[in-house]
Amino acid sequence: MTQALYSTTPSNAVSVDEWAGAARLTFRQGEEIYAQDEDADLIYRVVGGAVRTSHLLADGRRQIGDFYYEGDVLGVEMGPAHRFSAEALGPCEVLAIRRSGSTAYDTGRVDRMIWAATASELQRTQSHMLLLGRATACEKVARFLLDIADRFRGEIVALPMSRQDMADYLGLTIETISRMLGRLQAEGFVEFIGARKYRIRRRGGLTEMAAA
Amino acid sequence: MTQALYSTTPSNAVSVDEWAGAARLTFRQGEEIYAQDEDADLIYRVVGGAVRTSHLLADGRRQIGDFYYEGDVLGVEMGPAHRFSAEALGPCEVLAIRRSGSTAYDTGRVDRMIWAATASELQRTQSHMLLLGRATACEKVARFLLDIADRFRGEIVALPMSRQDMADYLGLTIETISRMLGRLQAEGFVEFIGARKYRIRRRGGLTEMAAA
DNA sequence: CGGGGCCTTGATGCTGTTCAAATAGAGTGG
DNA sequence: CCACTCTATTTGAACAGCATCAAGGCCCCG
Repeated sequence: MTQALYSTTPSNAVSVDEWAGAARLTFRQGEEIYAQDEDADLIYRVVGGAVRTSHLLADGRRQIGDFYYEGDVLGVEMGPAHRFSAEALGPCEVLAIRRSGSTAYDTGRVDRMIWAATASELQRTQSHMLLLGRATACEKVARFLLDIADRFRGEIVALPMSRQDMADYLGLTIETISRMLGRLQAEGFVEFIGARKYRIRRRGGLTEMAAA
Repeated sequence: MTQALYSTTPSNAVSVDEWAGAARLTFRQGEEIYAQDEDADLIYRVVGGAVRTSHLLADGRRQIGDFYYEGDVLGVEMGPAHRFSAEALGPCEVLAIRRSGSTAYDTGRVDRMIWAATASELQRTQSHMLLLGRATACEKVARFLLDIADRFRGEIVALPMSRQDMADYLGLTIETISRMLGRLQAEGFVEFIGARKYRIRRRGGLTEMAAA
């Protein structure tokens, strides 16, 4: 529902002026946009491709914070440093502006944008928390497929992230992800075209599985 | 660290004027302060006791969003309705003000407070997400004990919530909670005085277990 | 057409759950 | 203050779901 705010080809007419003087940056697959613990003086807006934010623990365990697509704003932090790092999921283009270095004229607008981004971030993080806390592997995967499909309007949905990314987002292993995808397909809820494209077959049933 | 902003006996001098005209409400153990899906036109500040927010799923599974203590603000929502309900953990007193019904004079201050509350909420939710996603039962419980202890300065820490509340906060069962508490005590990290009071014995070791 | 990463599939094991029962603790009335 | 009761917590044993370990297959791209 909330996700419907974003589409693959968003109308850039809304809230784009704040980004007028922004630097345009391009990244390749896997390249780091900002690092964990790095100073958070820039905020970013995805204009092409997709981005993941991730938090790495000392022993190598990784938690994906969220995935960001065209039109999404990321990198807004409360504290002075980024708690997550951000990497390009594929070839990717972003705009970057300074958080508090805007002109007097722009300050109000940028602040409003930061507020909106923070609010959206909180909502998404709360949903993610609910998913991680009390959902079975199958429910997690079902909800994930629905969420992605809701963002990318269209019959066929492309997954921009790897199985490992999905696993680290849902708190599972790649093997479990693979098995659950297989099961959902076997039961006729979704149909995969290769490993990275799928089509939803029975949305009702899938929603029921997701049960959140 | 962030938790240190709040203490059991906070200086009410800071940011208390926004609450000057607030209604003072009292609740008993288990009483509902606001309901899931209820209109979110009020925001609350705990002045005594403790509060939990929880989200209930259709099949009865429950996820605790967070625990709020003296000085904490809760009930701030982005959308029109509360996504979680709030209940008193014990005898409890809160202040309530209208989100956007303040006088022109107060509007700025209330807005700033809402912003601060949202920011703090996001940070805590992100931490909670990390805990739920990739931590073992033992790590979850260890971190929980440390977090609570950091809020309630003092040798002996009292747990205002039940084992079920802890379980629903950490995404575990009460049996697992009980076993992990037992293990941590057996290994000398903490010492329990009854079921609801404890003392940290080896903070270093506990922090190491928490590993986040 | 071949190489190499990504993904799937299978067998086995461990962590945390479930079910069941005992024990401790808090509140109540005598 | 004590006995009683009701609930919360602990403990034990069996089970299940997901992880781990180990191959094998697919697909993308040179």
